[in-house]
Amino acid sequence: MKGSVSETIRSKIKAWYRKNRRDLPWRKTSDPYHIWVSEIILQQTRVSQGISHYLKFVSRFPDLKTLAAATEEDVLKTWQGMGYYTRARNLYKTAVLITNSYNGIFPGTPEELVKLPGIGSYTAAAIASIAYRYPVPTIDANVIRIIARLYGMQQDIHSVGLKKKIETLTMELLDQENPGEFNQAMMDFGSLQCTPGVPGCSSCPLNQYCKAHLTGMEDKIPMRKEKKKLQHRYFHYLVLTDHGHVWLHKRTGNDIWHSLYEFPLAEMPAGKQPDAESWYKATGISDIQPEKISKTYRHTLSHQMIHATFYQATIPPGNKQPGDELVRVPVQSIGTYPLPVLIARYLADSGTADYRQKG
DNA sequence: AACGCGGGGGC
DNA sequence: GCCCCAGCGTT
Repeated sequence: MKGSVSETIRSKIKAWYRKNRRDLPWRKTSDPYHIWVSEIILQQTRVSQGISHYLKFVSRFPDLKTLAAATEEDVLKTWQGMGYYTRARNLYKTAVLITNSYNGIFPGTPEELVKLPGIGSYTAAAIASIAYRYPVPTIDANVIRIIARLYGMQQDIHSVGLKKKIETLTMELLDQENPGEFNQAMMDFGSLQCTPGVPGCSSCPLNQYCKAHLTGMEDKIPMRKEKKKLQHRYFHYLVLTDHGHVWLHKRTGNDIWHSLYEFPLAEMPAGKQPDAESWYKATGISDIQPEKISKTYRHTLSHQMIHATFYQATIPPGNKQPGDELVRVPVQSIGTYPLPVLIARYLADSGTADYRQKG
């Protein structure tokens, strides 16, 4: 609409973007594969953190075909250090699915895209608008922050009501000529100008339209519920070696680090030490006597803190081998398995530089 | 609607 | 320390 507030805000954001646009690797292309990979990486991940991972990922898997022909292990290994590993497993799943059932072509509408594993409403809108110029607004943390501040919305950031209002307003605000470019303008504006915490209101081209700023509420919007405080967990790892080999265990289930590898684990309550019975449960071997105990490593996740201690041991003479759930790997090959950062950190400290993650 | 899922960087 | 990030899937 000409002359409307939306029209004014849109043109000011576009002008701001022409001056302040970030030069990012995935902005050199409109290839759906590259847009998709970048959007998955950027889910809950800052651009500054995502860039190097993106370059590494597309260098290892330059196109959909290469990714689909890899193994899940390869993909997880390349993903190592990024967290939220379900993203990597879904990325692989979707690559195989598109190759086998979509003739190797990404769908071009949000309705179709959102059916794919790991693609929700935000990512579907991002791919459709950026790769296919489909007119749909992306609604991410940046956009929510901008709109909630502009209109002084005081609902919780995750409430359905807020989301609905923002959908309506961003549809109206969207630039129909080049929706993908405008969506990216909004996101740059959110992360560089309308920042969390203390935003740059004094230099903001929208400050005279922004209800949050005009009422001194910019540091209180958007609102979000208090987080639960984090849980503490105590992991005791058995580094069981013999003849240059060590045993690893692949994590499964509804827990952290799904599909990543670690040492046989005894998780104990606070203050309790593992005994021979604990190690038996973890390995199927009785009479294990650790010879050396590491310092305790603390590793913080968003929602829990891991306290990890590593116990070095060898298999007692004449004892049987561990059960099938453990894999026996040459010590120098540990680095080829996808590992939680905590484990990689211990390995680096324990003296073999090869264990260190490579950027 | 609520929860679980990583890791890093800014303050 | 605490906060939050180009969210998604499950329950």
